[in-house]
This record gives sequence, structure tokens and C-alpha cells, in this order.
Amino acid sequence: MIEPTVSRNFEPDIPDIVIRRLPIYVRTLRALQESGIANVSSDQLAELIGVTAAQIRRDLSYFGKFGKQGKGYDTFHLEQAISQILKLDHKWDVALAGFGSLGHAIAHYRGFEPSSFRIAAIFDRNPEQLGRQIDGVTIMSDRCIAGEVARLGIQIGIIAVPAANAQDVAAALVEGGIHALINYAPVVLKTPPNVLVREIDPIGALQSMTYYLEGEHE
Amino acid sequence: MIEPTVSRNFEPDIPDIVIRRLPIYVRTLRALQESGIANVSSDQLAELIGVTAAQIRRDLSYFGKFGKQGKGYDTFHLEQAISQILKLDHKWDVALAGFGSLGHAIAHYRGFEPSSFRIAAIFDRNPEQLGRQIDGVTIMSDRCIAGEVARLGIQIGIIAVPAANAQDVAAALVEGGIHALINYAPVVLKTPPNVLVREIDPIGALQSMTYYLEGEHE
DNA sequence: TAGATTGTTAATCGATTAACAATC
DNA sequence: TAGATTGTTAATCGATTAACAATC
Repeated sequence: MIEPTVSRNFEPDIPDIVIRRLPIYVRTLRALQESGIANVSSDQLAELIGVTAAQIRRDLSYFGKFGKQGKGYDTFHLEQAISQILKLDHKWDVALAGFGSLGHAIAHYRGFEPSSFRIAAIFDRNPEQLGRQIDGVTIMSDRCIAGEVARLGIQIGIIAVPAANAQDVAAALVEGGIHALINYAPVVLKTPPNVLVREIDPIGALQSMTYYLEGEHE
Repeated sequence: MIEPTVSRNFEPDIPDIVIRRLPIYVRTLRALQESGIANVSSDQLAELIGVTAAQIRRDLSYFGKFGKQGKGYDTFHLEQAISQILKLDHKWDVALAGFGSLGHAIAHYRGFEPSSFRIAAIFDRNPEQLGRQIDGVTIMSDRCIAGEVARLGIQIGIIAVPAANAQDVAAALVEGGIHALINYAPVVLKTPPNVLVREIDPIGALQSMTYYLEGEHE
């Protein structure tokens, strides 16, 4: 919901929903390589991911031809190709706003090494956190957000602050030149149309699942 | 992606995408009430949420008539009605698998009090964590998952373990009788069709955003 | 060559939007 | 009553799927 108004890319017109599926293809192709599997058909890949083979072929066709008829796809080459399309072949600096337990979890996440992302700045409102070093990054005050983001030329921000501060923090990040935001706060952010926002909303996910569950528990 | 095959609910046929929007309506209506606003039109609500008024009215029409022509919606009554549809009017026990920094952040999250969810069981693989008490809940071994979930009659699970263990943990939770899963692990889980799975995938979100960003950073 | 599987088009399906009669 | 806004239907838009000719 609340899908991005994208204005930075001028590819013909590739649906955002296709772009959002590409990371799953990359992930699965990497897992296959690690299992020593050099080749997959769209049927096999579909089975692993839980989608249809037609969807995979259709998705890929937006970007070119990556397979061989009768053979399928080379896991290494297809992964490289999609990684390049997503620009995952170089590192991106990320600004993390909020260093509570969620921010801590984000900063310490090592589920994806080597990763294309690096926490290059951390901000927190709590004075006790200020000056603390995390992997060589010094936690700074929220008041430094715009200046520091601009100074470092950071394009991606993660909002992990309480709902009440999320809008102000978002505004500061945008002021600093951020173009893409991951928002963990349960708040609809007001941002300019050239800023891409993706919501991470586990509470919303929980709240929508109970609809399907059996009634009177507890 | 990988949408749920739902088999527990037999409502005519309300699209899951509509169900997934309802928590945002609830959240926004609660915020309005806290601001002392007793009434909203679909236009105002749409503006706040960033969707169209037509979509809101259409979504609500799946469940009944909640507004008054010429007047709009009573924020209290509409929130109550949607909360009831989502079954948020009573508490749900949740099993948390994984008590690393992510599990810790989930267990300590207080962004939504009073919440309809209560962490009623915590499991971790790390022997050092075992026996530790978190809000009156004792961390237990992964080996206890199925038994404990069954004993407590828990229907909802959260997977916050490393990718490598996620499938096993999911299987144990399902064995214990879990019907709904929130999955933070970057892995496509294999679950029976009557189990609802929602993916929380911040890394995927990041990886799909770089597609839209300007090239050669770093 | 024969068999398998891609890439692509057209058909289908589903979700969003626009419009407006009903009605508070 | 007049004005505003709902609830709902039909039109539009977009995404998924099925099918198959191309080709490795």
C-alpha cells in the first residue's frame, strides 16, 4: 500500500512489483550457487520461490534474455545480471535514525554478508547514546541528521524511531538529500514525490492475520 | 509476494489485499480519536493515509455500511467495527522463535500499547539464553517448540532466527499447531496450505530501492 | 535430429477508480 | 430543504497466466 511515486528512473515502464520481486530471485540464485547448482529452469526456480514459471519468465523479459531454450538459466550469470540491474554490485551507504532495540538489531544484522549496504551514519535522540561508536560509526544527535547526511552524500535512510518522531526525522533525512526510505514507524510519512518509501510493518501484518484465525482465544 | 492460501475463513470472498489495508485504517482512526476528532469523511481519511477515497469506501463496503451520507464516519465506531472484523478486540498469544538482537527488539517493542498481542513463549537455540525470564516468560530450547506451542494453544508464531534454521523452526511451530507466521528470515518457507505466512523483508526492500537510485555511489 | 525450455503474445483475472443515485 | 458524502455499479487499468512458436 502507498506505493512509490518514482521519478529517478526513466526505464520504459517496468512495474514496481516486478522490481520488488527481483531480490528474491537474487537470493534464491545465490542459494543455488552455494549448493553447487549451476543451472535452473524457470520451472525449478518457480517451485523454489513459490510462484509460477510464467511469472519468472515474464519478469525477466522486461530486462532482456537470460536463458537458453532447452537448458534454462545459468545461476551465476542470471544472479550477476539481476544484481547489476538492482545496482547491488557496489556498496551503498545507509543512514540509520534511531538506535533503540530496533536500531540496534538493524545495525547488528549480519544475515547477508557480504552485503551491498553499510550503515554509514547513526542518529539518536537519547543523549546517553551520543558519541558511542558502532563499527566505527559515531552516534550523533538527531539535530545533526540533515547536515551529516548531506556531508556524506547518503541516499538511503532507515527510520527506526518511535512513531511520534518519525515524521520529523523523515523531514530531516529528506532535507539532507535522502532519496529512499525504509520506514519501520507505524505512521504514514509525508514526503516529496521523488522520495521512495517502503514500509516495514510487522504489527500491521499481525493485525491482518488474526482476521483469518479462529475466534475466541483467551 | 507468495500470497497466502487461506483456508480458515469462509467469508464470501474478500481480497487479502483489502484485509491487509484494514490495520492502517484502524491506526489512523485511533490517531484521529487521540486528536479529539470524532468524525471523518472518506476524503479526509484518504488524504491522511495516502490512498483514494473511493478505495476506502470500496474496502469498507465488503463488510457493511459504516458511514452517514453527508456526514462521514464516526472515528470511534468505525475503529471499533474494523477492530472487531480483524478480531483485535481480544488478546492473542504469540510464540517468538529466536532471541537474538531481532528477537530482543520484537519482545521489547512497546510502540503499540495497549496491544492485542502478547509474547507468551520464547525459544532460542543458544544454551546461554535458556531459562532467562523476559516479562515473566522463560526462554526455552528450540527443541521445546512443538510441545510448548501445543500446550499453550498458541496460533501465531514469529520467526526471528537465522535463515539456516528458519525452515526447521517453522516446521516445529506448525507441528505445535501454529496457523499464522510472521517470517523475518530471508528464506521462502515451505508450509502447509492452511498456514498463513507474511514475510517481513527489509533487506529485500533495500535491494529493490537501489534500482531507482543514481548510479555510482562509492 | 528430438526434446526441452525459453521469450513473448494474447487471454484472463483481479484490483482500482470514476461516477452517480441514494440518503443523511 | 440544500449540501455533502456515502455505498455501489460499471469502466478502466494493470498484473498474472496460459499457450506456443522460436530455438538451443
